[in-house]
Amino acid sequence: MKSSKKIKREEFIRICKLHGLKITPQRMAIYEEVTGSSGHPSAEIIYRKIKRKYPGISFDTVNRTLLTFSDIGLLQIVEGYGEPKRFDANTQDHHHFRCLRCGSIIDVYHKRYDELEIPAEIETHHKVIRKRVVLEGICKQCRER
Amino acid sequence: MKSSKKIKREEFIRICKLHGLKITPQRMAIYEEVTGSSGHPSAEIIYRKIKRKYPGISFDTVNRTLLTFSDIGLLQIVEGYGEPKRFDANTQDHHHFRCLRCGSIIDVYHKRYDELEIPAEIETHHKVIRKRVVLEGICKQCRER
DNA sequence: CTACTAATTAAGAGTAACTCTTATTTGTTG
DNA sequence: CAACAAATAAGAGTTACTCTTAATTAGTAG
Repeated sequence: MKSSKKIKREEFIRICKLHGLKITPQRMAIYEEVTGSSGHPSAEIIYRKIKRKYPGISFDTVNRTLLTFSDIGLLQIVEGYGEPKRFDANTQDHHHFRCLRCGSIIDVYHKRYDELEIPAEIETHHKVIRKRVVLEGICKQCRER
Repeated sequence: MKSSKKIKREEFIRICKLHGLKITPQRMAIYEEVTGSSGHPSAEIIYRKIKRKYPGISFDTVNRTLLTFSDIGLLQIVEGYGEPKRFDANTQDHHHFRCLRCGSIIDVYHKRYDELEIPAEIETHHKVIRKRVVLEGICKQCRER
């Protein structure tokens, strides 16, 4: 276990250098916390956990660092985007493409997506009300800039 | 066009009565605005549009009404949930089940989901970086209450 | 048609979750 | 180890709700 932690640390340093980021103790701590924690924590939850070990750290640093990590692909932002709620009165079966830069949502109509089955291990435990495929990336307009 | 609007209005009244909701002019206006607008507006955007016709309406009423509509299935909340950002350091290919009541996210591993193709009309215009299936419903714990 | 009552609304205060600004500190490079 | 650009802490500011309260109103019982 000790050596796998060391390997993880070296990997982290490699990726940071690759992107020209400095290796700070704060970043190290946040990286270790977030890769070590299962679940899908918010910035606030990660901040509270890290604060036990590093009482001096600020929320802003945790949040900013998480966003940096998401920029360089060390983690992803999922399901909650910290953005206002978006409403959709389109009752037709459809899916979405979402631009990671400007946040615009484009409807996707694709029959194969409508026909997706629900995995048995989900269906037996939880009640599934709806299913949707979410594609994420950079939209045409943002690419042209 | 005039008659389809009238039919829509009657349908709206029917659904409201079905759920024991009073027919108020505010609700009517919000319903007409949200079903008439394409895109995936936030509460703020709908509020601004309605305010042109009904200058006296409050943001709170618009927001509350939209949430009510989502409760009774007239519309859905998508992509932005008005919740804190959620981070995921799991780099394996996986998907999510999200509880509409408590907000918990459960990982879903399902090979068929990993193999979904991207529709051509999306791929030609936009850059797709990732794709995910999002199942939504009520989780086991919330059902048991 | 009137009175009643519970639902609904407007207004404004309060809160959560960022997000930005500024002064200070710290990795990194030469 | 000196210089400097990057990163941090602290705290103010902003956005998007969310709640409280008093006033109003839709539905209905008479």
